[in-house]
Amino acid sequence: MSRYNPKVSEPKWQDRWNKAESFKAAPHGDKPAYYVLEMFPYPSGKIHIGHVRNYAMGDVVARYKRACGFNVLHPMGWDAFGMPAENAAMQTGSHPATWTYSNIEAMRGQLKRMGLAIDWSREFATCDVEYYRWQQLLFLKFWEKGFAYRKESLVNWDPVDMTVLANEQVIDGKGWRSGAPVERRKLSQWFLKITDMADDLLDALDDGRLKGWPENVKLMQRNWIGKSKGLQMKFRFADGISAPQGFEDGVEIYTTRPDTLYGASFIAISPDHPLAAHYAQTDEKLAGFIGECQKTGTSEEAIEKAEKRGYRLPLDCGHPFDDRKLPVYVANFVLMQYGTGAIFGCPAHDQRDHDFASKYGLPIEWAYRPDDAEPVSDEVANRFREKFSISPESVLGNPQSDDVWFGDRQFSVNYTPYIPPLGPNDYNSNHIYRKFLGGDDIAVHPGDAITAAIKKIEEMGQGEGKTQYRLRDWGVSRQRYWGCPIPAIHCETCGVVPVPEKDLPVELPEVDAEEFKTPGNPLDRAEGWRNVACPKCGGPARRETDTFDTFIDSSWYFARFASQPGDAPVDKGTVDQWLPVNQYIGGIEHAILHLLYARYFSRAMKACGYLSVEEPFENLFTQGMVVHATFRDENGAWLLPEEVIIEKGAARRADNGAPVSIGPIEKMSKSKKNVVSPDHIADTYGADAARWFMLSDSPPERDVEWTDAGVEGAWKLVNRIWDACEPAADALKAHDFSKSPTDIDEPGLALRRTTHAAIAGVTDDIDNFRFNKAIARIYEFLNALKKTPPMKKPGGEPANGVKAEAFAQAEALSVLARLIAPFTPHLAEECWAALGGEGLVCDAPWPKADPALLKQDEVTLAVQVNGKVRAQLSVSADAGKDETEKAALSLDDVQRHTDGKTIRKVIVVPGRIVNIVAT
RNA sequence: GCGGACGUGGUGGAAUUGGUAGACACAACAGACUUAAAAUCUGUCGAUCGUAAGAUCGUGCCGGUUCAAGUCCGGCCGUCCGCACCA
Repeated sequence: MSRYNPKVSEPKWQDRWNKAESFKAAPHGDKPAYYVLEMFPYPSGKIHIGHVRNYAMGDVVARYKRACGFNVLHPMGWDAFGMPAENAAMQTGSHPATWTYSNIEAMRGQLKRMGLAIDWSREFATCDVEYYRWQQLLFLKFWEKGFAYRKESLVNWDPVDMTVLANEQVIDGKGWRSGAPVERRKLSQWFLKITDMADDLLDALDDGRLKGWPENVKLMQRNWIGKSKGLQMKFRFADGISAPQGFEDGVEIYTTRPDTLYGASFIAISPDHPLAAHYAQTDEKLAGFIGECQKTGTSEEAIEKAEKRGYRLPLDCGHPFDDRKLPVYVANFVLMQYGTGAIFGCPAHDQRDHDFASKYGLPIEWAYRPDDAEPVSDEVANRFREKFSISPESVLGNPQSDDVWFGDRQFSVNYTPYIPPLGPNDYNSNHIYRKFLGGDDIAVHPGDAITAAIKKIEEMGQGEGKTQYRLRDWGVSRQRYWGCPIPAIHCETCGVVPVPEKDLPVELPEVDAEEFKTPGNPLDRAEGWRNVACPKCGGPARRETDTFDTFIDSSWYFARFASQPGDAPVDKGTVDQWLPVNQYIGGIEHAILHLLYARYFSRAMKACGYLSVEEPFENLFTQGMVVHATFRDENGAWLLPEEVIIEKGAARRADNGAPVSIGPIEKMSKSKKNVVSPDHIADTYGADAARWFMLSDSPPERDVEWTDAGVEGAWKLVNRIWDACEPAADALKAHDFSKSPTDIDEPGLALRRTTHAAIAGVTDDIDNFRFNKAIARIYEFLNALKKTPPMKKPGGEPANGVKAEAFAQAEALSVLARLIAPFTPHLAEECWAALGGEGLVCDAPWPKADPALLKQDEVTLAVQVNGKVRAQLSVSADAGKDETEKAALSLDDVQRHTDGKTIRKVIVVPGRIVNIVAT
């Protein structure tokens, strides 16, 4: 008996697949197309086991779909532009291109060792000129269509990376890569008008276009887009106020709660508001205040600690409905980026406004004042108390007014917009919701009050209903070298001019590696490249030195994988045949940024006639991470798992035996060194064992902890499968399986049933992305297979010339080889070949379960007495209720438990259970 | 604060969507083989009581619906994730 040797087998089969071009996506023929894609990697240096998990999942899908008769596209490439390459250049002095391409080289080799069914002929890196030149063309088209524009804007400036960050790249007020606190600066930037598509991006989440996406991702995108309906209105200045020039109209605010207008007590504008800037010119104290506000971090912590602070402007606004005067403040909590950068404060209905009003002694008035309120009944009051957990001691009713209040939190019944209402009959709505806006406008529900308020303001000509989005336009300028140059030229006379299409690509200039040691953008200093003639007037001009955000690179790569013509970004006919991606797989960390941008890009490309789909990813799967314990030596230095030996729960260094402390289990990261190299695993156990382990046990969407024991278990399985196939091989080869037996004996039939149940189960599990369960089923199948007597050389001659048991066993092994093929492809090929299978197993059709063999003749039911299982009952699968009931009642165990009792009821659920109710 | 997900043996996790809780695997323990170890194979493996047959309890906690609840409903507790001075 020979031992399975992955070191020999794996390269051998990879070579065969390669020579046969097994995984090259065919030009479209009669087979249906299936496009499976994993988010392409950033070439950071080395593949780690987390990548392996990601790509193994895609590979299962790719191989499975291929076996099912699809023409599968499963490509791979590199998201190759970005900061780390420049950081490496800074530290090591090697050029970003050199660094990137050598990483790609190394990582490609590592991926190939994993035996992935990838069409490598389509591979590219986003830093290839042949890719980014078409990205530049796309941008020109977008610009032409008005999707791209330039504007002066406050930007998030990362002082360490010396670049602008998109809002999405600022996490807790810090740069997503550098971790440095972000500053605010004003710069002229390129933007893509993603907000124009906000409605469609939002609608598609709900109208079924993304039914193949996980709910949590859709929810995150929904929140991110943040659509809200409200009122945009002007608060005119009060009589006697002389408005500054240019601001005569008053202060424009946005609110989603116009129903609280009666409670308005002040106006607050953002420190970044033009009106604030106007006064700051002449008011040094204000200028100082604004400066301080801008310094305040935007981190969670800073926000929580930050006091509500305001600076009183010499301005008052008039209330639209009565003669109140509202003071105007510059307030540190008002954001310029949202709405109009100004609000009205309603302290009675908003905690934040309340804080502010309390501090500055501003009036606090309820927006809903019941002129005709009656005290609510005790019963209603009790319902409210119960519903909102308000302590019973809380006062009901307010002696000073007829208003009705609850508890020390000063909730009022009139506060209902923030309290979900009870049923319509729980209270007298007329006294909960007061007359609103006077006259005949009786607002019964908060929604009606909002509508009424908007109507009123519109009639008064002071504003209009408006929808706001939290989503802002996508700033795509980056002041970096290692990115796709933005194809624009700045001319002194013509302004910003697009680079003519014929002059594309705008290639990155050669820059000495030493240049990267100077902070800032090397492109700014590349005089020869930067200074050009204006394409319009021929006068002196300079190139745009910003490069694109790398999220642009990853927003259309999937289309380029599908179609790579030499004269266009994509060929529409070809790309339409493949898109949308049928199955996209990647990490949850891309739930918002990448996936939203790619959705936007598809829409923009569609508008420019490049594609026909607006949703690029039909089904999305977000897989969990691979996590691992962390290790540190006595000096606190991180250690690689390979450098540590664990015995009886204690860890020590492999080289000198010094003690090692075991830290928490965390996401694998380079800095904490808790990474596992797939090379090391492939050397010891083979790629198949690594793939198998990554897919077993944990559900794919959940995190999985890498353990040595786990991969050893997988390695054992590889050998168990080989041990099942190899000894049977010779015997099976000698047998004629072209005929199936007409009569089959019981052991043979039992095995066939098991085999076909395994086919049905594994197929269903793969279809539903339950790889861990598919693997459990393969184990069950293998265990059952091993329990049947080992194959003997075919002897004895049944009537039709085929020995039944041999047939069943041959079928089982042949099925086994095909079922494991998506998971452990090399082992599957080796088994397939040993068993005398035709061609390569990766070309073999997926086995089909025979429905006749899935049907059970006899089923075992649990028999309960009063809900407790007391006996097992075997009945034929089509036994009637009466028959089953009778059989159940006659069981000894049942009689024992019903003895002396009266049988009240018998519930029979055919195929499931019998429950006898006896008292 | 707002929104969402989840809570099952020593561990990772199953449970046909209301029908035998703990599939499958890891770890552990015992046995076989071996001079020995490794590998392999066989068995045990939720808790308590019992020699056993068996009984009782058991899916974060409390309560409810049902012949039947891990699953459904109400209320707590806890963990994780997303968003957040968003007006």
